[in-house]
Amino acid sequence: MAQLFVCRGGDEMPRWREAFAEARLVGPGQARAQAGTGDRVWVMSDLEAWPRLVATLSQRGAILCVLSHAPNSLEAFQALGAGARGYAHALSPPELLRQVETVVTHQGIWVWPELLARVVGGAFRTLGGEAMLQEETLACLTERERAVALAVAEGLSNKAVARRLAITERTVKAHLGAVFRKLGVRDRMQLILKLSRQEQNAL
Amino acid sequence: MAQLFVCRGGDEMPRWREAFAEARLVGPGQARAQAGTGDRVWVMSDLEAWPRLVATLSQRGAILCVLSHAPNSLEAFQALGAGARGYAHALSPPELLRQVETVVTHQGIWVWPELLARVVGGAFRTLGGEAMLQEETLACLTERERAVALAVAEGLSNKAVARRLAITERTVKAHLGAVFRKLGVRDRMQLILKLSRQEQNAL
DNA sequence: ATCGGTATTGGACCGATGGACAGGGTGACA
DNA sequence: TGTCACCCTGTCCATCGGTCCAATACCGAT
Repeated sequence: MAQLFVCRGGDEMPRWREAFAEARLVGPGQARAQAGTGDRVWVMSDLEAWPRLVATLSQRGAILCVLSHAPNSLEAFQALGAGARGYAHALSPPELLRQVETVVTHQGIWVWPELLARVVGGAFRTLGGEAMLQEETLACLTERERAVALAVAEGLSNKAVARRLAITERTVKAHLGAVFRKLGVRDRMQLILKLSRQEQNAL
Repeated sequence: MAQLFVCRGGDEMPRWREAFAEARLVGPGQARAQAGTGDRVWVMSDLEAWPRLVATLSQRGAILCVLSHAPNSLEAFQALGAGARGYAHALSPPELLRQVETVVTHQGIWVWPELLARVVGGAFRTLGGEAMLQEETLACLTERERAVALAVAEGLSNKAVARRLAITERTVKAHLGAVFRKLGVRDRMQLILKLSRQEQNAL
């Protein structure tokens, strides 16, 4: 689980040393040669072809963070799109770098706070139109049917659904029958699969 | 620094208790009254007007995570747009919930991995985490038990599984019983949920 | 006022499911 | 040789799940 800072040879980076005593400063070539699964790799965005390097190491299982001297939303998207999990200012204080590391090693995403709002907003615009499949499938259900379907999708039994909705188990069966008919599924198992794999199908 | 789970009154959520012993289950009204700066608040997306609640508490300084039983991109960005820092499946295992908490308390963003993959364009991989999760659940099964479990995860009935594996339905039941016991699930529905989540993560 | 959709509940039926018994057969290992 | 884990099978039984037959009530539309 090495800690690598990828930058041009001439850079001196005391903050990184201060943040991670065991870190090593390497060039792009060394990074390609050394980085492997689980390694934390910090890449400067002023390197030539940094997105390519990020993508390569990311697919190899390394955890990538991109550091920029002039953070902007376009670059942030490039970084995340290439597989980076973090995007921060290159001059971030050591405490912040350690915080970023904590986040990314726990499967989180860390984005330069000033950019976060714009990043989220931009992604929302790009995805807003295409991710409505679930909307479609649940829209044809009545309020009660939808409630029953979602409860069943949690793995609850008919009896448990009845308790939650304060109705009879018999009524649950009635609604569930309507759900099966409308969604074209045979039983609750296929319903669970349908609802829990919406995103997969939407691809 | 309270830990609040906002859900409907009737919900029983042993996973949350398991993840955070000190957590409290509250209704939307209590959440509005109690949540303050630094509190971790987990909001179910099947509550009415959850985005409004998230926005309110987020602006008040609370750390918001949205949990959904049927995660999708649109809802994810609604959550992030409203100020949530985390978006995960409501049935996420306790370890995952704790991981999410670690990330969000360090100013990170945690998004349901397969949604994240769509956001950043597919280059994203969760090699470490997903591989370990797969290990945990399927490694403890024997070859035959795994085959039965995966067939059931497709929605096949015991009889269909028996035909596919060229064994008796009774044998399928026997293996399935062992699978339930080893994975700690009550019935095939919960097994489907457990396994279908992993298949999605394996994307 | 009648018609259609929705929500609710009842009874009955039957297949599917899961657990609790109880075995037999195999190969690995001490 | 005995033990152990795995794989396969059987019977019995309580429960669950899904569909058939109904019925009552509310509400909006025609």
